[in-house]
Amino acid sequence: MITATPSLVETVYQTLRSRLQLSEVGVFDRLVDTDVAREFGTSRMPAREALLRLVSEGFLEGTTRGFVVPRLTPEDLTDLFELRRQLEPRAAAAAARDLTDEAKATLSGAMTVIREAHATGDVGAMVRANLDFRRAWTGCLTNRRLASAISRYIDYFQAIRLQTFADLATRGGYVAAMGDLHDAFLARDSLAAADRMMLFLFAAETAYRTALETIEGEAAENHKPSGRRRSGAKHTREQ
Amino acid sequence: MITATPSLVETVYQTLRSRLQLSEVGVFDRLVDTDVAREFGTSRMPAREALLRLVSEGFLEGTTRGFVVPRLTPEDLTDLFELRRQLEPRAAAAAARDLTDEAKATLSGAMTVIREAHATGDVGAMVRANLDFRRAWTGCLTNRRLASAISRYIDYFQAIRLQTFADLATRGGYVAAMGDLHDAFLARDSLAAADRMMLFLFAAETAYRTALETIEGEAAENHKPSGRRRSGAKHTREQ
DNA sequence: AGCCATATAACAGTATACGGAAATTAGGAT
DNA sequence: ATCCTAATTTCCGTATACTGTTATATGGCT
Repeated sequence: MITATPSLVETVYQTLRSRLQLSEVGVFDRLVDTDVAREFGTSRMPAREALLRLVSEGFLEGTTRGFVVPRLTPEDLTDLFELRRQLEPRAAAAAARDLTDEAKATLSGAMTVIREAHATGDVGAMVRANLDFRRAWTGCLTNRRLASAISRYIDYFQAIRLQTFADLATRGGYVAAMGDLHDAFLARDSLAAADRMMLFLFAAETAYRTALETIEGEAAENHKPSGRRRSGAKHTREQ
Repeated sequence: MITATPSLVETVYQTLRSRLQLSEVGVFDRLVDTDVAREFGTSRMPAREALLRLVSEGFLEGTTRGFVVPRLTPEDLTDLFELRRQLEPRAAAAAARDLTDEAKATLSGAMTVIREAHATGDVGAMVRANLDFRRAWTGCLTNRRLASAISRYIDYFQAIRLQTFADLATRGGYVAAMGDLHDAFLARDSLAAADRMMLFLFAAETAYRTALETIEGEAAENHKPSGRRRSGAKHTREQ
């Protein structure tokens, strides 16, 4: 309803953005503007502009050899979680206060999927349900800038999210903390929501920190075969 | 030291960004890519990409007839100040703790200029000194993401900043609150810095709110002459 | 004189083309 | 075999050209 014809840049941007959100682009993938352009059937410019926009928002990093997902350092984790602790507890409180019935249903649905996915080990479903969960409660925020800021800071972690769910014990703690948060939301208890969001964030930080160490360990191993990477295997799709 | 040759996009972007920060672009100016390109002696693409980047960061708004500075609604003010209250007090506390002697000197220098500018009514100098002040303390933050988030949220107000300084009484309160903040910084008193930053923010919010009403009032008057605007008078400079 | 239809111009979006820098690969010398 | 240098590829940055849409201006009608 905003525009009848969204521009090509917008289309490409949104698609890439959602791929990043769904962890479909790993830290070893290279996004090259010509490849993206070919995939979407456009010229280089729209693809390039979409990529540059993602760069300016911090979701990608421009290199001399294509665009890549930035690798988070431990310091990045510290900084980002300081920001999240600053924003999300209060936001959760506001969301709990203004939660709609529709959002409640979505939250519960997502929570069910998360529990199932935890049991079956379906990390892909887990990532998607996590996104639904987040969208449901941030959607109830009246402060849209706050909502988008929160979403942005969370999305910086999407590249390593899959690894976060690798360890079963860590994942269990994660799911439990989210269950507590879910209960607070359903009860529309602002104080509990704020508190449990804070707890959730501390749990998430340690989970990400261990995931980061795991990844760096793997990277040190993989570093043997002259650092070559399978480039764009995911993006160049022969239609 | 980062790159020997910053790209044209980068140059254009930085220049436009600092113009916006210095309130050199008003809400009635139109930025057109061809004009910008001509001014910087480049083709349309670098100018366009710089403008688009400013759009994606929220500093500009793309219309069918050039790029303009977005007009803030009262709701925008509410949202933005909610975010600022969330971030800046704690950031001020951290900055007070980690303040360098160099930053102290800059802060005091800026404060002196602000007081002088307040006395003489030189709003231009006031805007510049305000920027120096902000840069000094945010520069001491170890969390760079926090620093840039704060700067971004502040910069959304630059378009109406000049008007904020129009009313003498309001300006006096503003300068006084900033003086208190300055003292807390110099004493490296984190708690006082946090408290005074919060007070400063509430003072700033009311100042901006009155400024906004003033502008809207003027706009309602100006709306008579068929809405035509002097376009790009500031940007098309015959070299 | 004021209003509506048509023509014109301004401007964003997109496509294509070229140049240059960095990384990779190939080749030759030690 | 290993290192260094040269050729090549890859891919970004920039320039130019074209198209479609929207605002503005022009002219006729009431």
